[in-house]
Amino acid sequence: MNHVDINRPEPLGPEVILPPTKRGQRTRANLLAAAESVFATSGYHDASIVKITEEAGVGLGTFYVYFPGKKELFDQVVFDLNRRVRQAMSEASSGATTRLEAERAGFRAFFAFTAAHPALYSIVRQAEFVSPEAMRAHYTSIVDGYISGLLSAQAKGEVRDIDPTVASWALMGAGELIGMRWVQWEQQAGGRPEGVPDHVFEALMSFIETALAPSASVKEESV
Amino acid sequence: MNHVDINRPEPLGPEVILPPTKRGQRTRANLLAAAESVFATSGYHDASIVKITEEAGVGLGTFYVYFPGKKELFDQVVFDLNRRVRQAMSEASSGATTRLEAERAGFRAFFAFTAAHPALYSIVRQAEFVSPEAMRAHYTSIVDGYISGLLSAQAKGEVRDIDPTVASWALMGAGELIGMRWVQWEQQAGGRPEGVPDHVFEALMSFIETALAPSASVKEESV
Amino acid sequence: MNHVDINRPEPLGPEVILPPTKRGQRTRANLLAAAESVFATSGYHDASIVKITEEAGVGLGTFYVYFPGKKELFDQVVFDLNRRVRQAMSEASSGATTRLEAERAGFRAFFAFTAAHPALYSIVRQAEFVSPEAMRAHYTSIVDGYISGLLSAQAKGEVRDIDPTVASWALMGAGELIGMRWVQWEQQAGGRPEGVPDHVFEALMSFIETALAPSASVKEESV
Amino acid sequence: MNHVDINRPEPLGPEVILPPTKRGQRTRANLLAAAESVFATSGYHDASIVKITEEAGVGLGTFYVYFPGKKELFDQVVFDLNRRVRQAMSEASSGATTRLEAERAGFRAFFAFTAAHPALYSIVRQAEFVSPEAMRAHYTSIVDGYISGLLSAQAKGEVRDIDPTVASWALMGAGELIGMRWVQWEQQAGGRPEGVPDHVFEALMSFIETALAPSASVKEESV
DNA sequence: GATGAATGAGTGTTCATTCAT
DNA sequence: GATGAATGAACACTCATTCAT
Repeated sequence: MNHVDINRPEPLGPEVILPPTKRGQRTRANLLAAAESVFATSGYHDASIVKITEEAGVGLGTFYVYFPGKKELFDQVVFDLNRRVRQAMSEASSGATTRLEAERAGFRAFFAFTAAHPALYSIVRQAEFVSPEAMRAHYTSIVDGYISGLLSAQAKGEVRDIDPTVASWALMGAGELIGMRWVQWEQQAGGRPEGVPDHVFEALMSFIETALAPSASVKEESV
Repeated sequence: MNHVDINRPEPLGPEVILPPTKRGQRTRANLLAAAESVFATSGYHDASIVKITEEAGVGLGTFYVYFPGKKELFDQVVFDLNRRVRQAMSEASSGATTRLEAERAGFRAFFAFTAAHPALYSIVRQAEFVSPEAMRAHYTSIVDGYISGLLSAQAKGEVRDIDPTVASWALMGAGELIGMRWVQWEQQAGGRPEGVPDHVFEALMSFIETALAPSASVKEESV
Repeated sequence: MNHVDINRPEPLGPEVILPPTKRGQRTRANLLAAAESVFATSGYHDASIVKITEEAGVGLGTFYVYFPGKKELFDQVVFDLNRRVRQAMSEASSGATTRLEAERAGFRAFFAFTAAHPALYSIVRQAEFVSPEAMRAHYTSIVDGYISGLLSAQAKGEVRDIDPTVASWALMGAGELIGMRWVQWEQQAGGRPEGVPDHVFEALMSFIETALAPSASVKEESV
Repeated sequence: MNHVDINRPEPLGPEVILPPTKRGQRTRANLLAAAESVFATSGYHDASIVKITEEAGVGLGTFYVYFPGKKELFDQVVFDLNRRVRQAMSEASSGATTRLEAERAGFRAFFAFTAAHPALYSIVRQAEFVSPEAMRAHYTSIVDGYISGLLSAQAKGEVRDIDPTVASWALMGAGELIGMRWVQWEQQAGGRPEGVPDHVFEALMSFIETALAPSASVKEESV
């Protein structure tokens, strides 16, 4: 997760034509923010356009000035969340000086984002039937970041010889379920809006570090 | 995943009153099978009761003879899938003689089940908004199996000292996303109904094994 | 209401073929009693055949052995109630020695029946759209009793010269709404299962007696 | 019935938020008119929203723009009819110069309204199970008018000493059943849309007048 | 005589979307 | 640019009735 590389062609996102006027841009942004919130709390199917426009403080008809329909809005929300989570992770790890530090920073950022945007995974998981393309694009784009990170780390001998694609999906899965269990569920239970508890974070880091670290013998040999 | 322990109280499932007559039991089973299939292909919201009863070959009204409503049907389907996947994993790993063998057998069974029942995760992931209880019960019951497996393995010194709960959620997540990526997506792409490709399976096993294995020094010490 | 005359051709009721066996007759009676109760508490439309058969302690299918359908059952219930209320009123007033006594006894019996069978008017009033024939037959048969009573009382000079038909409908209406207000509503409010309170009864009797009594001058003239 | 007093707080009716636009108000009014007609001819349960919207000439969904549901529509219809019948009676009797004249005018207006709005009582009588509150509010509000009329008439010595509440319910009942018998039933038989025939009206008036008039002795005393 | 599994027509209600203003 | 009245397809669910046992 430290390995996210933002300097690559964006995964295809919805084509967006931004409204020409300032007022229009504000309206569009309000709608998107409202949508994220409503999708997150109600789910795609119970998120009616009326709810969203009410939350956004605009008229019902206004919605269709800015979005062709509900699904396109959904795709846009997923796409935006995806861009932002990748950016958060990338920024967090860019300041790191060691590989380990970068890894920790990336995961921390991921959990923090999950905490701040409960929408992320509740929305993405629903996407299976709403917009499979959006769902795949989301997972693929993040995993791609891991992969390229692992590849370059392997080139430097900092990560052992393991299929980087498989390892990346495994990392993604571990992060997702840990986030679901300790961020989402705890939040819904009424509580702490910060990321995962420290001992969980440390255990996960230990799990990952051990799984990826060059073996002692190899290390010794490479010395 | 090898550690699934079926000899524990079932997580609470929907109370089921089986129909008294053979005919009734057949009808109920048909409805459940149809529901699994329709939920898996259409998703909860697009799975109309009409679709399900048509697929089951019964009249619309018949559905309500056996289930109080759509949500209860969903819960039952999730519960059944959960029971079956845990049983499959448990059975597979019970024949193993070494810990490693058991682990491999458990994961193989999991991917095989995923391949045979694409319903499993497409259904469970939707459950977030349809039936959060069912979703949590599903994940929790499987993770509980892992945890108790890890605990007993740690007692024998076969697994290193790592928080078994965190490790279990990480394993669960890795398995789920690998299954999604290489079983579900590949299947939807038109293809192979078997589990994950061999090289993926081996890479994943290597990932897990390394993450859990007792460290060399500890091993030496324990000698 | 004292004037009910039971010795006249019954208003047409549903043709009834009683079941040949004792057991069958008991089942049929159970169904009728259950129907009266369920119709009274739930109303015609919410009174499902299932509810009725359950209350009667018989199987669903059994219902259709004894009745062609729900509407016919309803008609039978109305018809039975009608026969019984007329009988109760007739019996009560038959023991009276003066006209006034008979009138009081008849009304008392009517209110007592209403109290014991809340079904009567809640059912009859619904009949407007369920079975207009049954509704009309009910009102007409009771009013006919009044009319003939008034006619013979007029012949004896005990009741003044007023159109007996109009007067009968007016009496019927007064009795019905008083019963609704002081028997039904009070019962639903949680309370007293006896008939109307004494002061209400006396006020009503005074109202009726004054309306019907021969005028003083006429009386004097006739002396 | 002459005593209806419209200058009193309305019985609580459904809160109504009138549509802001002219078009909306027209649509709402169309729906109410259609509902009155369909409820009157089909009864509450057979009056489907589709029937009503078709009669109103609007789309099905439009109904739910103006009413939360079928029951609320029903309540509104009952409330409107109630308001209108009380107003009609009140207006009719307000022009009268003597008590008797007022009484006759009030009843005439009542029967005329019944003739013009067959909906009134067929609808109200069903309300027993559909909306007991609405039913009670209807009867109570009319009876309250009678009561206060009787009270002031008694104060002037124009009506004898009889419990005004009981007398009012008796009057209400007499009027209702006479209206049912001679307006509704005759209409359904195919006929005359005017109120009750003259001889019936006169007989009823005589009935009521005699029941309420101060006794001769009292009169003499008061001279 | 008695049963209850099976049925499908019919209902109230929701909501994404359109379009005239 | 912004609005909200109007729409109808679609859906979950009910229940009187049938009929094989």
